[in-house]
Amino acid sequence: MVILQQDFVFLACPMQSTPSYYPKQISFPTNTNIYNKNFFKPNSKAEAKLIDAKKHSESEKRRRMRINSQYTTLRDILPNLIKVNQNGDKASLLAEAVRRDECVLPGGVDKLSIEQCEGEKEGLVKATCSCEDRPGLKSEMTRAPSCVKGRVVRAEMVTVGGRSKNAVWLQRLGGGNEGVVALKRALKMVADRPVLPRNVSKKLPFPR
Amino acid sequence: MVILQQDFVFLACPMQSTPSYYPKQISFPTNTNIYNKNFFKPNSKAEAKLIDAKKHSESEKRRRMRINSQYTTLRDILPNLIKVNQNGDKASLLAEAVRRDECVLPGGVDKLSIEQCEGEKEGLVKATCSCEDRPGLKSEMTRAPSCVKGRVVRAEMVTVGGRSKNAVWLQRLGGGNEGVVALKRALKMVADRPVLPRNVSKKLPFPR
DNA sequence: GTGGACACGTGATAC
DNA sequence: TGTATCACGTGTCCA
Repeated sequence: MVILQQDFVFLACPMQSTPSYYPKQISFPTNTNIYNKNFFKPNSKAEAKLIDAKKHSESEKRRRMRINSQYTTLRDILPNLIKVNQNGDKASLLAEAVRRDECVLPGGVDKLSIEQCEGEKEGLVKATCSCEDRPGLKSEMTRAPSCVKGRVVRAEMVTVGGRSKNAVWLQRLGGGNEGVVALKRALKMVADRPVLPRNVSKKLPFPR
Repeated sequence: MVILQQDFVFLACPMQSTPSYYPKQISFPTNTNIYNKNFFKPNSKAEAKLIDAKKHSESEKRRRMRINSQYTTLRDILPNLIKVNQNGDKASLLAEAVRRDECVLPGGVDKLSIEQCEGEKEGLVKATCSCEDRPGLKSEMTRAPSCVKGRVVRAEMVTVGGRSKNAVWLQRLGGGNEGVVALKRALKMVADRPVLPRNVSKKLPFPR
């Protein structure tokens, strides 16, 4: 992607220069070398200890900066809501990031959940599923409920970094708890289907 | 929503009991009261100081616990990728959470960006836009490019907490940089339209 | 005066 | 080894 034009329209919050994140791989500009004992011989054991302490505290300071620059970024990208509520402290910031992530994005472990949507006259049920992404996953997810009663009225998919979160809404899912169990089984089969590497024969040469 | 059935299928990572987040409102079970000087008179100034220090360090420990329980949750919900790369330290964890959030979810400030998709023969352009959600926003976003050349081949929307992120893909956007500017202006008009409160006449009784 | 939030330097520990 | 990360207790600032 080549960014052609980018516009930032700041509403409530003032313009802030976001400190960029310094990855561990890129060394920070430090004066650590002058403390190197091979380069600068200390006069005594006490002096050596002091130098070590200084090195240590400076490296810890850099670590804190790395972490805090992430908090600053988080403060910038999270919606204003959290700021006006004075919930800008670290724990609340993290909690909000977790809440947003959990709500929409696929998790790292395979999950399957079925929920009853309240306030719906015709009994709307939402089935959510996180798993590895693969071609055709969404249509398989949408077709899976064909083994139970009910009609798919909506389907959503969000894929990030090879992991996929699928949601399917079903109207008039019949059969009570048995219907729920059957739906769950059908979706689980789709989610559990192994992702075969491309250009590899489906007949595996060894047992799984 | 009523959760009917929820299934967790742990693949690579072992079962972990995630410490739940303790919101600040709910007081932690502490023994703080026994340190209350009105309740338990200290014998000396030194003793009072020691009690204060103890109170302080315990409250700081609770704060650390609040923050760290969020990191644990984050470790659980972020995809495995990050774990196998041994990037489980706090800064990397935060960076990954930021990356995922930024990539898909709407931010707290209104944004508008237009990107050229590389490797596309027919000149595909992606326009992204974060703003307040409102009924009909997606269709307005999809219709907005009608004032420029090109065809909308795809549109996506993610809405979380009243904020919306919209993406529209255009094929064969003509007019060079002028086309980009015109597209930007059209989308900005849609994004900037004020959200009127429900059941309020569109004819405002006072000038804006 | 009280509690909450943060930065700091230090000891422990892992690789 | 040195070089990371982390938890801890403390000093300080602010509401």
